[in-house]
Amino acid sequence: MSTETHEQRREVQRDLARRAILDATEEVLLEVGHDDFSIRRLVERCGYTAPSIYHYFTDKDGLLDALIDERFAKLAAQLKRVPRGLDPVANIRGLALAFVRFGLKNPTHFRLLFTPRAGDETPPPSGEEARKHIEDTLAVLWESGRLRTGDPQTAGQALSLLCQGLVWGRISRPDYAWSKTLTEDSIDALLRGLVAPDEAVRSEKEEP
Amino acid sequence: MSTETHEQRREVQRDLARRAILDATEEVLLEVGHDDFSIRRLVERCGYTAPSIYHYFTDKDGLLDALIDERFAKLAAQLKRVPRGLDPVANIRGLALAFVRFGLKNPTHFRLLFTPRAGDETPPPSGEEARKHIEDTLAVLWESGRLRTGDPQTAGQALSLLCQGLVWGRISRPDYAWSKTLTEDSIDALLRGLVAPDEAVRSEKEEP
DNA sequence: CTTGCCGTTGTAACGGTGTTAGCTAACCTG
DNA sequence: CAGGTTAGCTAACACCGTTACAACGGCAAG
Repeated sequence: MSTETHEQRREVQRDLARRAILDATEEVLLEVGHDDFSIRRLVERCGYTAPSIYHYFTDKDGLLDALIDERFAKLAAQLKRVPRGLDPVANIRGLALAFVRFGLKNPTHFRLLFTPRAGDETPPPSGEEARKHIEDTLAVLWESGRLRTGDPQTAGQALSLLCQGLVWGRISRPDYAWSKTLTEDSIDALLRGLVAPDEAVRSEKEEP
Repeated sequence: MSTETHEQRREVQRDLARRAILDATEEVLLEVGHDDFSIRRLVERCGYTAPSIYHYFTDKDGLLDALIDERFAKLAAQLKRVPRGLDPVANIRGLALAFVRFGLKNPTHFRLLFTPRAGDETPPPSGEEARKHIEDTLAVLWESGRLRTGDPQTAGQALSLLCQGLVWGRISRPDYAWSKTLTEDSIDALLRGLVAPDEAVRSEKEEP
């Protein structure tokens, strides 16, 4: 019993240290930006010394991976908070808009999440969670038979890559003369091209 | 007169050295990849020593900028070589497909061209050239009154950001289960949503 | 209480990076 | 031939990620 409490306390201490390091990582990251982040800068912020970082995380990449996972979870939560209505098209439209909004609001996090790091091929579990939520929303539309692509995956990939492009372009060149209505217009256009008009809507238009 | 030939020859020599360095840069870049490229690796390839590189280029970024400019020119040339037909929609479709094809065929170059480097806000002149060619092609469509966006810029930005997303996704995760028809389907969908059907086409369909 | 183990932390160092100071040698101009 | 400009080098600086190794700490067993 006493050994259990001891090991438990040890684990709590460990989590506390990891938490402090991760928080400091995020602080420094937001201050100096994605490119100028370094372990040296981190340690002079969080009090620990460099080898301690490596005692709690395997790598610099491992450290960033942990933070990325947390951030993906935050993104997934934000997407799940988007209200769902009856219209499946409006639902994925809302999701796409929320995704772009997240990226534009947290550019540093977005860069961290979607910059492919060399040798790191597998996305974190929280990333899959966010993707799955989008795919599920899209599946409803697919089952209604209104998707014009051969499979729902194609539509989902097209939409998510468009959204990634939308964010990438605007955070990598914030001063460019981007169209004010770019996000809505492009998402709407893609959706217009992806889904066939609903029967009800069509009959409304044809016989008013 | 003799001073002119001297200075000319000096300039030629200078260009020759820059050429050799740039070629070696490209070689090393293609060999070890975008992330592991370093000046040390470059100099052990091209024969020059590190300070000589800085004698011909301001920075590591300056060196890469020069190469990027050349590569953008190559991209622009490749886009201009795309045959133009009578249908303006087919023309920009061809351009978009060519762009994606270029990216997928030269992933290292693409990463170099479109990875935003910190502090580098202005795109190289050759990049503007490529973009202008796309905008011009799109302008034809705009003048025909078939674009559904408020201005041609919005459509152009949407299309180019979709294409960037298409390439980014696939080169950053080559092993993912991408849809085989993703490129064509997404570009076609976006175009379907961006342009209104032509009068001629519509009358053909309505009264056969 | 002492001994020993294990997790935690720190010091010092290694190999690598981009970059610069400063020297030498060559060259054309005067 | 003297003098300035250019090209090239050696050596070094400051920083990076990472690790070998020693020292400190608390807890369990003897």
